[in-house]
Amino acid sequence: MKLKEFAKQLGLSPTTVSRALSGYPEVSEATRKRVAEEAVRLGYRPNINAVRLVTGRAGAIGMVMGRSSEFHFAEFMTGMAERLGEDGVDILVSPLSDAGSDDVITLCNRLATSRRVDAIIVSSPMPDDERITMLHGLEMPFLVHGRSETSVPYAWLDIDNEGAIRRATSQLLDLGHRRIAMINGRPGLTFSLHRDKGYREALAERGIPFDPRLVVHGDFTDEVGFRFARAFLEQSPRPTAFVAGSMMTALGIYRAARSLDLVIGRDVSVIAHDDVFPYLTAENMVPSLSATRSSMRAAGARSAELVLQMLAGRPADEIHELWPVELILRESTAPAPVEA
Amino acid sequence: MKLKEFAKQLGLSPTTVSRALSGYPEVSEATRKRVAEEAVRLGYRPNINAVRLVTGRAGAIGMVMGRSSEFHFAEFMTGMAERLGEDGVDILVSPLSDAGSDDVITLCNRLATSRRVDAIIVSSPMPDDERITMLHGLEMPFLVHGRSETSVPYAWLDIDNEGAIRRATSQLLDLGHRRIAMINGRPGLTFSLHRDKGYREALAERGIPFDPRLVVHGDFTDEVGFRFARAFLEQSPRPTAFVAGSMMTALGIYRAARSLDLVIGRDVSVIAHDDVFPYLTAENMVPSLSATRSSMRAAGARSAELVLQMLAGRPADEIHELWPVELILRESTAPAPVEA
DNA sequence: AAATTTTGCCAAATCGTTTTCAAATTTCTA
DNA sequence: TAGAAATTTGAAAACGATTTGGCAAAATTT
Repeated sequence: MKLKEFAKQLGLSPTTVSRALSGYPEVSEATRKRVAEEAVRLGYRPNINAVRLVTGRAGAIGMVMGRSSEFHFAEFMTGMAERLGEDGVDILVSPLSDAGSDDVITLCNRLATSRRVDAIIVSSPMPDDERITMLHGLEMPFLVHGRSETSVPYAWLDIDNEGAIRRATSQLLDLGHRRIAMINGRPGLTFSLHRDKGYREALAERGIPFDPRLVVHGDFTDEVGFRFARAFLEQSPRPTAFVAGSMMTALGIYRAARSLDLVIGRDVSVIAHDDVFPYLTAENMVPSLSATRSSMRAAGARSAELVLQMLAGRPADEIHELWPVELILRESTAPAPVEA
Repeated sequence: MKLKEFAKQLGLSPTTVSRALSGYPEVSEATRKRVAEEAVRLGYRPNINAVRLVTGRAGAIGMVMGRSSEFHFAEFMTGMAERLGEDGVDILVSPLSDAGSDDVITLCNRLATSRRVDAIIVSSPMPDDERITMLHGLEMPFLVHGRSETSVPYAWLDIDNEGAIRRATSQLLDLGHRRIAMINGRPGLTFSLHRDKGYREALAERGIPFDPRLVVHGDFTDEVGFRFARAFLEQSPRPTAFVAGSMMTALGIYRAARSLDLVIGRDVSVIAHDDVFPYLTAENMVPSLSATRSSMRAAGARSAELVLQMLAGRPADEIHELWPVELILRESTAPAPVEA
């Protein structure tokens, strides 16, 4: 069913039908209603590719899914969908396969220049992220989930990683912990750096010297959590507390502690960052896990909203949202054990 | 840069350029090479929306991401990308938001009728899945990841859930376990039913009566695993072994056992199904987790390949792949403890 | 009642390709 | 060397919508 045919059945011109459907003001309310009803009844829907060609809009927002972020990815995407679904905007995913020879930059560039998307969401940026300068140069609207330090202006939404980890670390210091290990995210990423910073600030506030050997970096996997935690806990003196970059990391730490017959919440305290997954909750862990908490899904929904605003003309350089992060204390944090 | 302009610069007609780029045979090798080189040099790339309009192809494969499957979703999608990336085919994700009022069927229908995708991958089907009859009726090519019992012919790729769980259960029976609990996936889904069946078959093979109270269903979350396992383990006599539907479920079971001071691999045996995630591996758990194992990512890659074949004309009803599942025994399985 | 504005509708141009059909050129055969 | 066959090329017609500019008719103002 094409527009022409549909219009003829209604006894109207294609113009009027198109306008009625797209909500232009030049058409009477009565006609609009009739057109809308008949469209449903006769099953007419505009050919999306024709619409895209003529309007130049792709009706989709793109993301490059890097390796090692897939885990958070689905959750963020679900959030996006909550907002985009209403407007019929698609999510186009360009996942980085480790089979192919492409890197994130190439993939991102291809996505941006392919006219398949109206905007791109950049995730897990680095301080000097090439994607940002590139997309800026291409004049492709984009929003960064996270932050960067590139000189070009750009829209971003980020959580206060620095503040979150500062508070988490302070909390542990308040409880008397002095050797606090941090198992942070991948090195070089902005959020990892911010977390490093928050950690150091908390120490500095009390004049406690910073020991770089206590801070390590790696993927957010249980394996990384386990290996590092295990190595830490076998040292003497061992750390009495951990700051963990993710729920998976925390799982690994729990595991490591257990494997050495140490009790979380007594021998070792843990605070992890929780992105709020429906299938793995900090509260349910045993003992329940203290966490800095910020919903990945909410961030996805808001990011989508902001992108739509940009597409509607809002200037990118006025879009900067820094979300506060909750700190929720549970059983995994306890006063530092008295020195043996 | 448009085709017309680009062609003029080359001193050729748009026709010839289009043909050269699309690999039609009517154009000389010399011309083709020159066109290809100049296209790169001058940065010409066909407007994808125009191409789509005129060819009627969307250049994308769609998926509806349901709730509670997001966890496996990213992994499957990464697999798809490994295959689709080569051909420049997009992945369009239509995630089900629990904010909106739409259900999976509606979303799937909208995706199918929107002309935004050339084919759809249906995941987590039920025996009488409406999506299948609907897509069949719409003549939209689709591949089911899993199986159904609808009467219409359809392409599918599935793993041998029944056989996997039969073997896992048999293995536990061989070790002397007699009260084996199964924490299966969501009720009503085909794969859950197949697993139920495998479980019952293993019992039947040895003439052991089936106790329906030992089989429960729920989402693949640590919480569900924990709650059910905890309830089971508080019974008397308690089960000595568990068959778990997912890695998350297994985490919950481990947690429940620990909370009751029971030791996995001694007091309680566990075999879980492992979809092979990079961030949570059965081998790394403590004790290491015995598992039936099948790569979600490989399934994604193969599914993409099969969909491309369908799009190239291969009939759907000859595409049926049943993948065998490995059973890997690790520390979490041990002989049944002697009765107290 | 005439002049003006508003409303509701339409014809035709446009978006940037692919593809059909026919013509032009080159190569081969007798 | 002429004519047929094979190879290249090009002009123009789709593809299916949106949107510009314009024209009646209706509503409002003078």
